[in-house]
Amino acid sequence: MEQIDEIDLRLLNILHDNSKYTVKELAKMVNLSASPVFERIKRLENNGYIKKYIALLDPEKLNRGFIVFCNIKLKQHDRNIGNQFVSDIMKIEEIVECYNISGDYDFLMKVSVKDMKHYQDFVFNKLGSVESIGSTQSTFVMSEIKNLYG
Amino acid sequence: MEQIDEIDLRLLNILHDNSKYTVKELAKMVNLSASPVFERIKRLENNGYIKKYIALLDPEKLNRGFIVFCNIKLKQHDRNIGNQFVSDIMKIEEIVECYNISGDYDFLMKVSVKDMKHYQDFVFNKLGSVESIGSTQSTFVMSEIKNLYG
DNA sequence: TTTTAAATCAGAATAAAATTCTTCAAATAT
DNA sequence: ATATTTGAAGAATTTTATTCTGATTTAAAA
Repeated sequence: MEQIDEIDLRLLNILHDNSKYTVKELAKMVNLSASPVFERIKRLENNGYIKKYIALLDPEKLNRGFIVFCNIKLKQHDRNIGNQFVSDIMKIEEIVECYNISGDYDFLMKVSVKDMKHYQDFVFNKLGSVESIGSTQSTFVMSEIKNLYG
Repeated sequence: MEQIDEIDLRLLNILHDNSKYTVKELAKMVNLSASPVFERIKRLENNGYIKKYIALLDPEKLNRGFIVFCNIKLKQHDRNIGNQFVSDIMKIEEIVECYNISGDYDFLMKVSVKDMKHYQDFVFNKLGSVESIGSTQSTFVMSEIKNLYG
């Protein structure tokens, strides 16, 4: 198993928050020169510690500032229904996250829409056409307090 | 209000999924030369459509592969208690997201830990020392189906 | 329809960053 | 104590980002 030291961890934490630093800047932060920092990052990428680099967009600017957590119960609990559900929700762009969960419901989805009107449309027209869904329960986000990916 | 056209939107969607493309590569994808693509991206950054660039890490590799959604009720609903709660949870690293929500509970938190043992420790020692919390309810993630940020 | 002005683009030129390579020093094993 | 391995620094090179100039298109005005 590949090892990871204190400096690697510091680089990961820095890049997790801002991946636009140059290797020169990063080198200064961890008191090394550019080449070992470059090699460390490549190693962290190749060993899977860093999965990818992405741009974070502003949901408000893109008309997606209204967040709802939507709990889902399936009609039945067989494999076909489950697979069909997964296949269907993958195609719906308003659903930005989905988890198979313990408890009263089967799935928890994070839904990102423009406003309540858009959410209503989403529930009627998008979820409404997913046959496998038995029932839903919506929890509305009033404000975002903390988000390490936001 | 600044405008945004079809090409801008395509660039945003591409960068949201992978911010490591060179402007040359992006230019090819949207059928333009490098300079206008470069200028478009700078404009999107300056106008706030792109908030920041980050590296996505592998939770499993970093001992954070066990995800729990934790619902919270406050003891009382006054401003001081609320502010104290927010201030406390900001410092707890296992809490990666937190939302003020509608419904039976006041807050919904996404918690990222190594395993059930770690979660138990988190509930006892971390949440246990947050005075403002009245009650909690945990929903465990069995598998992640979809995550545009993962 | 013609003219003017404002945007937007392509392509070259430049600056900055990433990446590679060589050498050296420290740590570890023999 | 010596050989071997590992990791680092700094220079050299390659690639990319960034700037600049001139041409073309678009939209508005005449």
